[in-house]
Amino acid sequence: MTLRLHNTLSGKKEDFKPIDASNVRMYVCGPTVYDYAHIGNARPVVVFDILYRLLRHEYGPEHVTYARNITDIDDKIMKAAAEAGVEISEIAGKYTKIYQDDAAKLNALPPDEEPKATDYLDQMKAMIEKLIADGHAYEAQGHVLFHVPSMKNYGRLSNKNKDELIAGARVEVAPYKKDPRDFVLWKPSTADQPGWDSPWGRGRPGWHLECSCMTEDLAETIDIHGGGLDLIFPHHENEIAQSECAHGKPLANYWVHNGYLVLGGEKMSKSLGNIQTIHGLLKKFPGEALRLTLMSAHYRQPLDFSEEAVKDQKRRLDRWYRITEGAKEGEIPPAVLAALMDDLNTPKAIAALETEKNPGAVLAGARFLGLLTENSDDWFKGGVSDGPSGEEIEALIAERLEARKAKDFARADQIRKDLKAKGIILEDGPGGTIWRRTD
RNA sequence: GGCGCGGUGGCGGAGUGGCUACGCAGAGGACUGCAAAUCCUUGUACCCCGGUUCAAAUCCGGGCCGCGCCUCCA
Repeated sequence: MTLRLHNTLSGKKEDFKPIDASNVRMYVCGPTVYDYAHIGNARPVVVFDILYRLLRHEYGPEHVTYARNITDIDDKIMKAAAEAGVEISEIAGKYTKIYQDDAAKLNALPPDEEPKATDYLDQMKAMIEKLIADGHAYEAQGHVLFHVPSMKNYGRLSNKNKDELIAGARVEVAPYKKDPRDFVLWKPSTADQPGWDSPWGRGRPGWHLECSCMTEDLAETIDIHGGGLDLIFPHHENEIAQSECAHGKPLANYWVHNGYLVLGGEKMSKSLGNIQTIHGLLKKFPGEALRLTLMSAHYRQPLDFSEEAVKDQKRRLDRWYRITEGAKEGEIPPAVLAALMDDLNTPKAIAALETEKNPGAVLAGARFLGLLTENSDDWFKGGVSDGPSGEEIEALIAERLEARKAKDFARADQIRKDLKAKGIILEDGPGGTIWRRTD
């Protein structure tokens, strides 16, 4: 079976052919660490984790390298640091840790590499020098700018031509730009701003440059470059410009972009203010329920997010945990793999799991998707919020059992009702009464 | 204005020419002291108008509507 992936470059689904099957390389744009990430930011974490798992399955875990960067120098981080009166490294360190912890709770495997932009200043400066030497960049008023007209193919990822870009420009064009589309590779820092010495004065790198340099560690041409739809332009377009002009070869063969997470039809974004953080949601829902919710729509489609949707997926997981209780992990259902191999069709994979009758196969398929990783007792009795302890609950169950034996059903039902109000469900079965938490 | 997505049953959400997607919710039934859980049965659909075809949710043309990008963004 061949993996099929939708490639933004061609706009089509294509057969995936790695450059070197013994070393498949994928790079995904990670977070700028200046604040809590929102649940929309978690979508690529889960989507590319699925792709990573699939590649490891197909090519062998030791033959896949997955890098996801951390942007730890940026004006937003500088702003947050200035407001808090601390160094940018403190802000970046704090939110990097939170991001990694949250990703782990979503059962995303850690990437093989998590390069930080600030570790790449030498490579960035070297790339700028190369671009200047080759006539692709120029220095102006302490800035170094990439000269877009120096690249004949510019705009082919986002399908934008020169006139459209200029006509649509919604920001004021800096007077030192030779062309309105030119973008910053290096910008000057004032004395009180973080900066690094360079041939163009003390300053800091432009946003796009870091990814062009961090991908160099994988290869000049990598297999897959991923990220959110909103990175296609300008970020990925400009990464392509920098890398391809510096190396004279394609940056990536397959460009994979996930669609937006939306709330009531509108994109979730910090600028719209309609965000819910991953961190906050993890206090209300298990990570697996959030993960499954993020997998419930195809990755290129808009995903309509709501807490109700998460609750639905939580109930689905409850059901799966019941079905697979005590089951031995078997073979991954072929229909699950087939769905994923066809451009990561996770909703179809979930449906395949629903129709699978063999509990061991369900368990294997779900675990392949990063689900059902707990034992079912922990899942049902763990919960995410506070409530009565297990001992208290067991004591009440014992009391209720006595009441039931005495046919005092009013008392028995009252105990069950009280526990339900505290988020505990009691179920009477042939083997006695079992309990679980609803969250 | 340019470019790009999308409109599927009450809801979520797959499906790219003929075959029940799937799940939730609803209805009926089994089980149960009552519940819960589970099992069985079951109804409801392809935005509009043309066209191609033996056959269209699916392909083509034209509308309408929603969303996104056009230098902060996952």
